[in-house]
Amino acid sequence: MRLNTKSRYAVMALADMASFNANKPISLRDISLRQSISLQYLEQIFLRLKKHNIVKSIRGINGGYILAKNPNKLKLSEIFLALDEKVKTIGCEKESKKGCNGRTTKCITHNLWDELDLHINAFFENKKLEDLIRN
Amino acid sequence: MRLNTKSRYAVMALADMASFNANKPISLRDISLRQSISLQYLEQIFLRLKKHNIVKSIRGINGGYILAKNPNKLKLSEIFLALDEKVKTIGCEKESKKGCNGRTTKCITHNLWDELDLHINAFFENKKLEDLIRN
DNA sequence: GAAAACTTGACTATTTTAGTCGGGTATATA
DNA sequence: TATATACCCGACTAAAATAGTCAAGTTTTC
Repeated sequence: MRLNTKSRYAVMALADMASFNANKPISLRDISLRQSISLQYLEQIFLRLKKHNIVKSIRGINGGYILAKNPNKLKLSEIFLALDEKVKTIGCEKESKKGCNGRTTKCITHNLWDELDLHINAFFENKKLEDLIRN
Repeated sequence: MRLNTKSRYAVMALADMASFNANKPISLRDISLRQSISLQYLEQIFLRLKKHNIVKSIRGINGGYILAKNPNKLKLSEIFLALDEKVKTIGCEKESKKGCNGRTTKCITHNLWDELDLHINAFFENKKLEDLIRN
């Protein structure tokens, strides 16, 4: 069970931004240097974060990104959703009523994976970005 | 975040065995047919289950596997442990006090992944094999 | 007008996964 | 005691996913 780096880096970058709580845009270049993440990879990640209204961009010189909402309002589940991170139980269509592993009935363990999914989502649903920077 | 098939199939196969509660060995061939899992892949999986004392094997004709303990005693966490399934946050050494992503300090999100790991383990720790077959 | 910074699509090397292959060994039954 | 059935085990491999890089923009401020 592995977490992809896109999600991980997204959370790192946003936590980095939140811990500065600057009132000016933060450039990806700065985040890249501080968090040792490739600039171009960050670009990919922030594109998605922007599409999901997690950050706003300001172009041009002195531009950068700002958080679209207060860190105490931003749930980690929103970040993971933006990066398409979800629990994948290969062969089981999530939440389907039947048809796993190419058969016509639901497999024995089907409900288990649905429950696991809910369990993990609950974890991220209850975590706010702010929780990460208070320590 | 994806679950590997080895773990998934292991749980399916064991649930299959438990739901029969036969008092004779169950051959992998039967499980293979019922659950549509390749026999040779099942062999790999059961080798590990046996090493971790989750099943016992009986060789020869009419042989097969039996559960080493009662399904109401067998925690799913044991199964996942046997197949080496764990939450991998690439770049963060689990439970290390420092040194993520090639730097010398712990990364901002480090504690988060440790917590997630605990959260998921708790889920499997509280589930018994028997819970899957009661429905 | 030049530099900083965001925007976007396409591509690729590496790693991991999900198996298969092929050759064993043990044992119950005919 | 032959043989079929079933477990045992290491090595290999095709396919998929991941983790990025590359290249070529566009926008905006100074």
